[in-house]
Amino acid sequence: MISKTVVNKVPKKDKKQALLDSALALFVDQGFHATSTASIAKKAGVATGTLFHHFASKDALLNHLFMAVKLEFAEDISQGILTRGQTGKDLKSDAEHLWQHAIDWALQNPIKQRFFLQYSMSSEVDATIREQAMNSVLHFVVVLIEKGQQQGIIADFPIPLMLANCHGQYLAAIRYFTDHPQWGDDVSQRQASFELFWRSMKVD
Amino acid sequence: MISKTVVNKVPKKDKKQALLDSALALFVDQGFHATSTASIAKKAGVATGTLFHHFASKDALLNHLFMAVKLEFAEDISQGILTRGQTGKDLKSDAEHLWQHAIDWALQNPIKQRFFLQYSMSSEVDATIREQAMNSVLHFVVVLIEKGQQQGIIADFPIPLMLANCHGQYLAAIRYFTDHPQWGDDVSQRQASFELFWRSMKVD
Amino acid sequence: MISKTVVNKVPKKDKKQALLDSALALFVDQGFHATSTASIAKKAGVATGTLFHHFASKDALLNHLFMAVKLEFAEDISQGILTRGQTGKDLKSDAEHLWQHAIDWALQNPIKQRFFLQYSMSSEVDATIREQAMNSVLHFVVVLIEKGQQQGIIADFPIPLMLANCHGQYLAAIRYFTDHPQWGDDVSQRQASFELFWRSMKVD
Amino acid sequence: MISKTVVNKVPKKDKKQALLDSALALFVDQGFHATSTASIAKKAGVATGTLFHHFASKDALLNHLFMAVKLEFAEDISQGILTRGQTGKDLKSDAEHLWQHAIDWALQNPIKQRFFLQYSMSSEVDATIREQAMNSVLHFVVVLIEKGQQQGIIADFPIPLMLANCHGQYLAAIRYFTDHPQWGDDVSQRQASFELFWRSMKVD
DNA sequence: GATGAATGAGTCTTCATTCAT
DNA sequence: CATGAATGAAGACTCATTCAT
Repeated sequence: MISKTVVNKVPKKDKKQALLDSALALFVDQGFHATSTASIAKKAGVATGTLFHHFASKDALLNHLFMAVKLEFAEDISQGILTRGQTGKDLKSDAEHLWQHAIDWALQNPIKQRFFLQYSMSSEVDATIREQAMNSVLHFVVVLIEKGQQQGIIADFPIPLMLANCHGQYLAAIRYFTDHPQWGDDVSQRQASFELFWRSMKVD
Repeated sequence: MISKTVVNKVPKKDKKQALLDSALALFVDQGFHATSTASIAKKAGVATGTLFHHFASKDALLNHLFMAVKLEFAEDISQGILTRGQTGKDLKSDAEHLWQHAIDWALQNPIKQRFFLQYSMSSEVDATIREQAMNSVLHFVVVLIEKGQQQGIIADFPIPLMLANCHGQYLAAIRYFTDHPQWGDDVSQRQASFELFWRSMKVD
Repeated sequence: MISKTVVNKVPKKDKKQALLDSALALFVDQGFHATSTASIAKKAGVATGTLFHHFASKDALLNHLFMAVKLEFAEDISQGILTRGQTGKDLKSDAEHLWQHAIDWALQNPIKQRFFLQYSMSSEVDATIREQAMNSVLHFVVVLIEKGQQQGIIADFPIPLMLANCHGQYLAAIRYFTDHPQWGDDVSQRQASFELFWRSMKVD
Repeated sequence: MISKTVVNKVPKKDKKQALLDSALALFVDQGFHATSTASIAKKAGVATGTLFHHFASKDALLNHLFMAVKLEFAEDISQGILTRGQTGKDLKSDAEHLWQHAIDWALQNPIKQRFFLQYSMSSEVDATIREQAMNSVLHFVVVLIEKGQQQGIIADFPIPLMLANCHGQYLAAIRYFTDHPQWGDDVSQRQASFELFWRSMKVD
């Protein structure tokens, strides 16, 4: 009786998290529409109704998932920035750290990375959610660009345009490295990918 | 009775084209899965069964459409290249023409442009079709890059990486200009978008 | 091949009618909500999808059914009026014919009668449909009351009130006779039911 | 800790009554099947499980509610009879009092009145409960009719038939007055509704 | 008594596809 | 070639009810 409480105790939030995990895997694997709510529940080891107890709808689940993954990414990146020493001294080196860290994250979280690729521009995710998530993530880049422009290191193009361009180059890079996994560890290729990015931003 | 045949006669291929047109509009507007074959047929003014006379399945229709739009784009771009005078003299000016022409096409074909954005990376289109279409379009760019590298004008990074990067920047640009239509006619912004692209490619 | 056409020929509208028939029986037997669309289709011998090919929704099916039954009733009653000889001479006898005919119809169409009882006031049927149907049926009664009031035979109360009262008495009568089937053929009871009705309407 | 018990103490039966109140409002508003037990609990401010502590099932709740409302009505009517002076002297005046009082009750308790209209004949309420409730209420009427027949004032038709007829007329009247609220205070209409009823019952 | 997370059978409805005409 | 009624498997979502706390 005493131990029963201990033994059967299931960590709270476990089911909700299990649902999110299953959904992530299945959405990436089969796409949103091809994944049934029943299959998500089954993979998570819960009843179909449980999904709808935690999320109002299949769409709500996707939106929630999207936000969660984006935040996780943002947190990881911001940790990386903080743990470095006196940042701001050498902007290019800061930028490179950011870039490589972001790509590392993608390579180390291949499912989440594919999730980004598939849903970052998909209309299946709510436009507002997408924008919100995007801003939270791209904030680092805005800060970096503004600082660089003040220092005369980064070209003086409109920030929104540069931001869009950064995002596009980042998506292209992670797609490239996941399509060709063997090159993800190739220092020269990794270096090249950053160079392409940096050249477009820096002043001549 | 006699005239009826004449009057009602619909030019051949009209129905097939009507189906493609309707499908394009609806797929862009509502997404692939949210668009029923019935609604496509209705918008095209034909019976539901007719769609399956012309296309083996809904998927086949999407693939066909994808290929058709990509080819149309490729053709338009290649026309643009041919109609220019002695190309090859000034590589940067060639590249700029290509870039601006490609963006113009997107701005002048907004539905098709959105179609690109939504389906270029979607798993709903067959991977082989996608790749095939991609190559046909990007071929111009390969040619350009190779020539530039030989001339020592374009940086000597691996071509597949540069290609992926180009594609990413292009998608970012057309998304930017369609999200902010008022800037599509702004020469300085258009110029800036090319500059970003060109800097990343050229040697320092 | 020749006979095939004849043999396999299924009368058009058969499936739609079969669905209506099945729905009538099941709705009366189990109630609207307790009847699944699947069971209706099954009883009608068609696929589940077929129901939705003919009716936009389960609700639409109920509304359609309600209207159809009401019209059938109205038509039967109006036939009864027309086939009688010089009507209008003796108003009381006209009224009695109408009353007994209406009760006969209910006794001879027990399922449809129960359908009336259950759905005439149910909120499951669209309010507009209900009113529309009601008016078409009660029109005879309005005509009768107005004529009677002009002749000084029928009491001069507000017509809508009298109409509501008639309807209430009719529903009570058919419920009474179907709850006690053995009295439906009892002339004195049938006579009594009319007398109750007529006394309330006539002038003293 | 001590005061907590006192402060939070909710008067017993409060929750049960709250559930009945919420159920009444929702059943009338949305119908029985369209009302979820969860919504009843929510409106009552209790947990979903609590409903099932007080009522064995959703059906049991409806039956309980039906009986309670009917009894409340019966009690109110019987109070009205008792508080009048020497009843029985003038039967018609007694009947009119009964009739007007019953209609007043309906007008003053619109939700309960709608509840009657919707569930008095609905198969969702247990047939036995319905009959039981009906008898308890109509008992006054039986007494009245029998007395009237003995006195030769009321027509000598079978009592069950007259009862059913009374009920039908009553339902019609309250529906009429709630559909047209402005006439509920119109003395002549109220008088007319009684006259219709009384004429059908009295001897010529 | 009270709670509310969990259940899973059951519901309506959609839709790509077929085929007799 | 064209039609559109028919199909039936599959899907998202609901909800009365249970039970561990």
